[in-house]
Amino acid sequence: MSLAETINRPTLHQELVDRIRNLVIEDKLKPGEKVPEKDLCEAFGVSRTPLREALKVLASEGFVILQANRGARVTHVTRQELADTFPVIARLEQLAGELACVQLSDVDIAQIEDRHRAMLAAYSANDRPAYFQANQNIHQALIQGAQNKILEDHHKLLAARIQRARFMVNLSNDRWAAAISEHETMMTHLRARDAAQLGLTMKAHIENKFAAFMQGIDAQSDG
Amino acid sequence: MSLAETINRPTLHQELVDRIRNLVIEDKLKPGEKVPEKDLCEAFGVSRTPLREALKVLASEGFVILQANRGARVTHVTRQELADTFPVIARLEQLAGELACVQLSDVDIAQIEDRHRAMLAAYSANDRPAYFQANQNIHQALIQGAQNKILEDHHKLLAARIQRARFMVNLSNDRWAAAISEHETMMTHLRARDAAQLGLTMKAHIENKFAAFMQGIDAQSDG
DNA sequence: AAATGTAATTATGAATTCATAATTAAGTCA
DNA sequence: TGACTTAATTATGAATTCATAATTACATTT
Repeated sequence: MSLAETINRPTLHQELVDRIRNLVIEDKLKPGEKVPEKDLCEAFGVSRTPLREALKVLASEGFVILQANRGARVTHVTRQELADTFPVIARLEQLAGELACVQLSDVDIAQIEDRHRAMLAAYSANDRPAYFQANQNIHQALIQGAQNKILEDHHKLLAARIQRARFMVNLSNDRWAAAISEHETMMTHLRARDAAQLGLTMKAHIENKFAAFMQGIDAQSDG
Repeated sequence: MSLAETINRPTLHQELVDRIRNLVIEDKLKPGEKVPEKDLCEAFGVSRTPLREALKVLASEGFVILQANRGARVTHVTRQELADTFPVIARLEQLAGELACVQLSDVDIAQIEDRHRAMLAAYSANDRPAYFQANQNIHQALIQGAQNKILEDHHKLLAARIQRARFMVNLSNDRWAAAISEHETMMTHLRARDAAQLGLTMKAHIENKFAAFMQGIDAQSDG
């Protein structure tokens, strides 16, 4: 352990990137919506310079789209984008699972067991918010457990983009039960440190989530 | 064919992002080097505003690192970053191979055959620049053939970062021969439209490239 | 001469200003 | 009334300006 953490006082634009990205993820800024610089400047109490810097970064991350002389718009989460994103996330999680099996300490795995139990408790209590949180904790722990910064960064970005669609569909009871079952299998492989199997299970888990997701969207547009 | 290309007058910052990124990839801007805004402004004949916007984007892409009040430095391509990046690229190419097998038309495949033959010719002629170009063309065609924008974007970014290390090592004759052989296998699977096998071969191809790469680095630091 | 403290210089973060492209509003004519 | 012009307004891209942090140059002390 080093003597001190490096001092990290974020600049305005860094802060703005995070804050505006959160507004998009939390659906406070709606897809397709124009994002007038003036309004955001007033909302955040900053000038246009750092705000525009932030918008450039958010555009490169895919949360807004910039049109020359016509400002920024929040991007839509299209069906196609979801269809493209899920397979990529699935492969990233597969890799993460394989690496985590090798990299995680027994203590780390025990902590994930705790989170897994918390997730089961949320399921039993039919507490969806708690379930989503616990579920996210577990996936995040496995991703971080892979100890691969590139993998983590790219996964984080894609996960944030997917997360924007969470308002579109709600988890069916069947899919919820299946997800719980898949997580049980994941834990079994993690305990056994079976890298290949954990990877395959995580990949399938995301692919199944995707299938349910698309069904949900279809059902929504039908109804 | 449409009557005209859409007018694409990129904003200064977009142009700058591409230009400066290329400077970094082409090693014109060296790792660790400070990038004084003033110098770049003069070099490109623009003011600091669009230049700084570009630096923010390049920082989010990992080509420079920004320290508050201390400007931008070109990032180093560390051993660890390479070790993290290759496995991710390998999985992305695996996915691309699987998708391309399904998505590509017979005509597309015939074009890739052409590029493959060009690559073989370059190998026979011992023409390394031509080989690298042909090789890159093939991989790019397969990635684009997957018709997955997310996959393509993320692959492009990672490939650019890897490319920065190409100056560090040179291809051994053994590895070159092996790479040619792996490409032959890839073409066999592509012709047969065997998605799973093409994916696995492409994944292994990148992993082997990585292993040779690391050996090359080791040899370099030994010598 | 080396180390420390201080002033001058430079570079950066952010606000402001300016020029121009888009958009909106108003006006004109059929 | 409704389509088409044209003027006014607004928003954006980029340059400039300003305040301050960081660096450098210099002086002082031992």
